[in-house]
Amino acid sequence: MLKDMIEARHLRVLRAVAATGSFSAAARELGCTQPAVSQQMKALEGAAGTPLLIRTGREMRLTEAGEALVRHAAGILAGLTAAEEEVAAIAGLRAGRVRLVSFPSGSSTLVPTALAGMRAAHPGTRVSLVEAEPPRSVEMLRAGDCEIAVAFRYPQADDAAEAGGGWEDLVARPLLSDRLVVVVPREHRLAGAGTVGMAELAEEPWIAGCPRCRRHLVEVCESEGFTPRIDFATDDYPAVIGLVAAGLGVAVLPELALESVRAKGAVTLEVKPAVRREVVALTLPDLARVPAVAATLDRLESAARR
Amino acid sequence: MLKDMIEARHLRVLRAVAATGSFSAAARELGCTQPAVSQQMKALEGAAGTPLLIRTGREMRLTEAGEALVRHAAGILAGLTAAEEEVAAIAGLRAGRVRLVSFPSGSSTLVPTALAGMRAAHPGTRVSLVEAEPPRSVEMLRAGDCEIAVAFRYPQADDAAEAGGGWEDLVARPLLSDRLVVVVPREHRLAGAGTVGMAELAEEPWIAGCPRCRRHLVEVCESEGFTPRIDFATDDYPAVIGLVAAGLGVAVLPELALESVRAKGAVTLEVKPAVRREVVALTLPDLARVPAVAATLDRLESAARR
DNA sequence: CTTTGAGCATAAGCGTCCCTTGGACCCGGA
DNA sequence: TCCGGGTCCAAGGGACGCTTATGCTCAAAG
Repeated sequence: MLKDMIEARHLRVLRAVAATGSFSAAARELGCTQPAVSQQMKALEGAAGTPLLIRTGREMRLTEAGEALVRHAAGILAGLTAAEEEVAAIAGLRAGRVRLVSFPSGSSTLVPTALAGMRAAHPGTRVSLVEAEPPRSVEMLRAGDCEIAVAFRYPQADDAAEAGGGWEDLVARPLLSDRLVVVVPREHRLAGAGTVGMAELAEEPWIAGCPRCRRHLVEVCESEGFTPRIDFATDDYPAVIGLVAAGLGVAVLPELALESVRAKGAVTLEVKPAVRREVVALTLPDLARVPAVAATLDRLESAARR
Repeated sequence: MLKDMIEARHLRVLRAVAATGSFSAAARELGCTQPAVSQQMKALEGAAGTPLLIRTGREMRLTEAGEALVRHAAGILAGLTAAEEEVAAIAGLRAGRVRLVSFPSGSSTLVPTALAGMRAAHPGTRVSLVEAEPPRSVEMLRAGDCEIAVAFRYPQADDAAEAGGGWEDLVARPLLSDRLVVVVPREHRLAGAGTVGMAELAEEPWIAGCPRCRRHLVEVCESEGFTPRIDFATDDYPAVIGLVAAGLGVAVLPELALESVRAKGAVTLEVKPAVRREVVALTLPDLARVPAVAATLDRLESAARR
């Protein structure tokens, strides 16, 4: 079927024979025995349909067809080694591109340190970053628009989330477990409580975050027996803090988001029944075995451990 | 040893997979079964050291390394098919160069018709012609300066010739057996004899041809019991005829040489104990299997049969 | 002239690779 | 729920390729 095709091995042997002028010398150069070279050339001549070599006792010359093949072999083998080199560079972390998508509060903390580590350890690799919230980032991952998606999920209430954008078929590397905290104005009646139950805030006006966070907030509150009154919704965390500090309401934020935001005029309270969100790095099973992707995942994991 | 090398087969399969987007479709295109494609790709990924494909349920995408390989594969496979095409053209007589060396009286009769036949039957081939006498032409053949040497030998007296430039290791295609005739002036005492013995011309002045012919003439005469007195020697056959016609001597010429020379003022006599020379086409054993060379040899043989 | 070394071809043996067959699993659509 | 397309896995068999061993030719050296 696919036989009688000229293979790269044939050209390598032919080139060695043409360069050395003898089967034995070519065999030494190739690291094999002389009959192996002899058989390869016989096979190649069979595929070519015409002699390629002139065995004239003394020296080994090329026929016209042989010269044509050697001439082409130079370019073909050069292209082949270039291809091998490029692939080896990607496999050896001397090259490679990783497109990373992260949600905002992840990209401002975890991702920068991971990216810096990658740049330092593997200068040839290039990791790019785009921000997107989880539902969208998983879509991008599946569509081939990125290699890694840093996302989060709420372990307890994933009924709706799993249905819409479940990622059972993805590789999920857990990075850290992010605790949610309540933020209230400094003058709030509970500002000195330290810990608080969600139900105690049933009557407060709320300031919500991104759509997923907002949905989760509603779910948690309803499980506590009340429906939060949400006056504002923004995924800009400094803005949330500002609104809280201005006394316009209370909010619940992931601790991770507070690491890079100065909570001026607001205080944080621990939530009584601890509410957490899991931050994971997602990728496709095949991509997890790509060296640059795996290295980036490792760096993300290290960065998550502080 | 030589393993782990990327082979052309791998690239062919990879290209088919990338083009069709599925292993099964690629298998259909390649004319093999799907597991064969699957194994080839697994082997290629093993050699590459990194995944090349992303199997995401529905569609089959390429990783960065996969794209790099496909990109190189285009050029590599194009070069390979170009090489196969060029070799196939030579093997199929649509191309090919044959350098032919012939002695003068051969090139004026046999060779032109053979070359004309080659050009008519195989327009892509190019047969070039250079003239050289046998000792030199065989040297050129051995040195790789030509593919075919049209030469002649004297069957009976080859003791000296065989020692110097014997061609037992060459392929000798017999073309024709050329009878030698004696040429005498029209006014010569034997002009009407029709046939003549060499000994009858013992006292005549002789006009010899090329060095080999001259040497052969001396050998034949000495086997007849006399040493010829050679007054002139030239390998220009019309000149020989002219000298004979002018009554300056007698000569012995191959019949073939007289085909293209008008024997004005001279008559030809058959030699009593027939003396012949064998005209053969010589080539190297490997070259005899080159289609263009074999075709040229066939044409020469046909031309020799008239 | 004999000898010796180098080089190529061939044959036999054997390991490996590769392709095929058959079956299982997964998924999306009727 | 069934069915069809697609992939992977396992097993079998056939072909390929390399190696060892042997014979041959040729050229240079003794």
